[in-house]
Amino acid sequence: MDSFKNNVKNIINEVCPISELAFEAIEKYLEFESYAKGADFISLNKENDKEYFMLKGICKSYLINPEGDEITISFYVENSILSPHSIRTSNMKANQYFKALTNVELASINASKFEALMIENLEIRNFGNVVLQKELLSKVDKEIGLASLSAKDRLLKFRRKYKMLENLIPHGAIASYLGITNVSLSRLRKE
Amino acid sequence: MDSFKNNVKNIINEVCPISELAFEAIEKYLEFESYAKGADFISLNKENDKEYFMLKGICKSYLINPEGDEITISFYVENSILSPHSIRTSNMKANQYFKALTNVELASINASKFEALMIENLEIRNFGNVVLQKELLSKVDKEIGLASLSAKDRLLKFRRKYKMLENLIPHGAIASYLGITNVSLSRLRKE
DNA sequence: CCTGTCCATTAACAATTGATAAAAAGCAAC
DNA sequence: GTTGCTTTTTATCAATTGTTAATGGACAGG
Repeated sequence: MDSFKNNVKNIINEVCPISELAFEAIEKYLEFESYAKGADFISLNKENDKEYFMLKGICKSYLINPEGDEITISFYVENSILSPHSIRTSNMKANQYFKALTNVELASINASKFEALMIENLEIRNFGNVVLQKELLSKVDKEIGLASLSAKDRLLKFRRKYKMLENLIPHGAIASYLGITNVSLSRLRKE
Repeated sequence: MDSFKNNVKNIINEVCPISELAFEAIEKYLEFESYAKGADFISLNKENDKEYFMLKGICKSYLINPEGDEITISFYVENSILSPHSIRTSNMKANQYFKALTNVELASINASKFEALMIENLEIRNFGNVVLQKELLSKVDKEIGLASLSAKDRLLKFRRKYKMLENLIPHGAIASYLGITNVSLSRLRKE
């Protein structure tokens, strides 16, 4: 069996264990993809019909504000699941960008196919809903941080959530995630 | 027919039109609820198994930060749909509070029942997914604002999104939504 | 009417964060 | 290594936002 599929199984079971049978229903539709550092593998207003598992590397989701700056929404690291298709897609088009911050390896599955599997299989439906909830909770958690913590406390929180990430990716991406300038980030780091 | 059910039909069709037949499947499970100003009708870590339509009044979703302050996550106004059950519930328990900021009237439907309707009926499934996406887009939009706009611009954005709300609810709830103190909000308002 | 409470405003000062520019450090291509 | 390019740090000053405390208004209950 392709070893990346085994990787996907581990990722799924880490989030919400499913039976071997349920996994087999998913497995046969999995495909492998890889992108070079710097590539936007999902782009705003472009069609995209996949769910993704992060096998290797780091990526960010982001949007561009009126001033033209890339504002990081979230980071995704090795052995995790990308934001579900349903919430990053409106009218068949992506509502945000996803950029590879290092070389990345992904497993993908057609989103319509996965939706069908969710409908016909209770375990897969539960798994999908857990992913959705985790993504949402993470958003609410970040929102609360942005609304009620100082920049320094947000940085500390970022370090707890994404251990090791601070030295692997451009600080500009972290600064916009924290809602500060990269100069301010550098100042906070010195402490 | 109970007139509040007609209200619900209008709210649904405003978001994502469905057929008369699909609405009838929902209609028979609708119930009416009302709460007095100040009531928490959903509480953190308490069980809740309903989807809600806002018929009358204003409410906020919020969390309490370590300092004990209520941090507003979002506002919900008349003729809109509350954040879907699946994203405000983890392990059967609510992951945030919802408080009535005025007297409110709601229509509710059992969430498991609604999930079943989503599975068996394509129109209802589409409707449910549109609600989910709208909620998410609204969150991303707010996140971008918190991360990249000044407090003044966030206030302007709030005014555009929630016309008229500024004079109807306590400013403390608005300030924490904007991520500033109520003193700062008062200062910005003077301009 | 008076009282107490809650909420919004104002003021003065402190702390945080931003803007700009210059210097230093990394890093890839040659 | 050297050259360019980008990223990070540092410094200075300005602007924004927070903190604390005092003031005044709105309003319900007596």
